[in-house]
Amino acid sequence: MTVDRGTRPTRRAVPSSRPPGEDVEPDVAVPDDDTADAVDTTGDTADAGARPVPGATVARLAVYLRVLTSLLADGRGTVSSEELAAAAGVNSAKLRKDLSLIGSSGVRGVGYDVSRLTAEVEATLGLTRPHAVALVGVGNLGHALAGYGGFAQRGFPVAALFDVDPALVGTTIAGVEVEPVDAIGRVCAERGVTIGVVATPAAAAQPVCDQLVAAGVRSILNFAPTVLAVPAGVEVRKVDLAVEMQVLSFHVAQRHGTVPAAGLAAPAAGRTPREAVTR
Amino acid sequence: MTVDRGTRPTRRAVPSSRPPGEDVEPDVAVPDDDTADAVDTTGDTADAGARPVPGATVARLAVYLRVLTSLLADGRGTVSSEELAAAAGVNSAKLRKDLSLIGSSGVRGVGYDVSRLTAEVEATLGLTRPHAVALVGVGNLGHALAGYGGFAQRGFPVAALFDVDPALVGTTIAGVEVEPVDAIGRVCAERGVTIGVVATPAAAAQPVCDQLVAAGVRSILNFAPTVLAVPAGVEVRKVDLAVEMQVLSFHVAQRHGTVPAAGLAAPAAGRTPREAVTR
DNA sequence: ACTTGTGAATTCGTTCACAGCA
DNA sequence: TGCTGTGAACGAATTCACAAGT
Repeated sequence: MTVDRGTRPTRRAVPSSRPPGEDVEPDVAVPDDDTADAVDTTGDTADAGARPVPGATVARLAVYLRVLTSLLADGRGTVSSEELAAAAGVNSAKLRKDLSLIGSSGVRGVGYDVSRLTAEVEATLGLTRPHAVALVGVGNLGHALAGYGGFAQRGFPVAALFDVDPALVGTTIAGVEVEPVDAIGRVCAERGVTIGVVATPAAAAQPVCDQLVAAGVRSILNFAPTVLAVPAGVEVRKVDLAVEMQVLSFHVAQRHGTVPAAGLAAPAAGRTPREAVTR
Repeated sequence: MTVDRGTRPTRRAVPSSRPPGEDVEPDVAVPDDDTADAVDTTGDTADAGARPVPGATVARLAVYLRVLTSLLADGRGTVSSEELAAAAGVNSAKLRKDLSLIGSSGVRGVGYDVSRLTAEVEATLGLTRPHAVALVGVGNLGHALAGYGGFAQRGFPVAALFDVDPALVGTTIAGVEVEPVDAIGRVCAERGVTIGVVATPAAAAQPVCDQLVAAGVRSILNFAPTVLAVPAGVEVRKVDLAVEMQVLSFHVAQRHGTVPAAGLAAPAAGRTPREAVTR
């Protein structure tokens, strides 16, 4: 994933002097680059015979896990790579290669044991224990994220909330009190926060990020429309709604004219379920 | 693989029998795979001499655009590939290659003309005209998205809102009335919606997607934790918070022990500005 | 007969490094 | 001299295709 570790954009090279307006919310934004750099699972850590897991694979493991969880709930005992791949929207060869990378082992002629594989994937993703999350910026989006219960349910308890707005500090969201951003260092250390979520306006993102890093946070999910500069060793994932929308815009532009505009002429006609894609 | 609709894991193969609770919100989730397939800008359409622009490049163009907009606001006349690249968090060679792909032309020894380049990127991304957006699912996240003003400001006016909940239908959010999902077909056609945003729970995502496609929508941004099956020609971008969090979890797990846990020992110490992507 | 695991081939994307032009 | 544009080298990720288990 190329999350460009070091390349710090001169920090203020681009004065975020965005035009005024209510730009007080992150562009929300979606992902950017997915591909993660191959992380070396090897060596030092007491892990068994793990090998470097490509970043792209890690992202897919999370998708497989979702499907596996559903299968497990259904009481399914085994799955073939073909079925699992279809449900996850990938090609089966890729899925098998991904699973072989995490040392997982299926049974030829049979498939994978659902519960065992689920456990293996969870272990690989480090989901065997919860990760305390700190969410900075309780504005429009941040509030929605904080209120989203699934967060905690999935092993990512929101342990702290921060915001600069004095009007918000002190209020409680989903049982967690909003604290001032200056408290990031102290609070994160106290509560053992390992993942930080930045949902502030662009201008505030870098300073907030710096504080999180100073507090020892090494993994950050950035919803602000900015490229965060972080020291090596800190992982940043970006979710940029503006980028996503613009990529879609590009595709709309590509087929301008290809589709009868009035979206009525032979639209989804027969439907070409592409891959099988379950669910 | 035209595995026709049939191969679909029984549609309900994975009964979203998720634990109860307020699972009425999408996993939010973040991006998944970025790389979009290289789109062929060539041929039929009256476009000039456009060439196939790699999907990865398209995503980055959106990032460049953000930086360019800032520079423009600052009154900057030109930028070098080096500076622009640094601000966008990429390597300059990549940036130049990206720009050369869209036929853009800088001036050797000088750099790129900011306003001209901005216009070129916008044109490539199809941002010269607004794209009406339909947002389905006005729950926690959906509501936040609908309320986010930047949407319209950036050329993506929210032209319609939908939800199944009778309690929400009829209400108005940011000036737009929420309508029942059954109205998707009619309303989207009427208002010329070209981009659909799915922010429903997983279980409702596929049916909603089907309706959007039937209404002629060819570009969808999916926030629901599901792989959507769509006919060829329809572009789906996924934003999956669960995946993002789990990828970060993986990285946290990677360095378990590498970092003194207590996040206090030599944390961000000196910050490693480091230009060359050390890696 | 069926399905995994994986080397080899292939495709895609990034980075290098330098020629070419202002 | 400075910086773009790009061929060529490189590296990563995907897909193929088949040997190997059960």
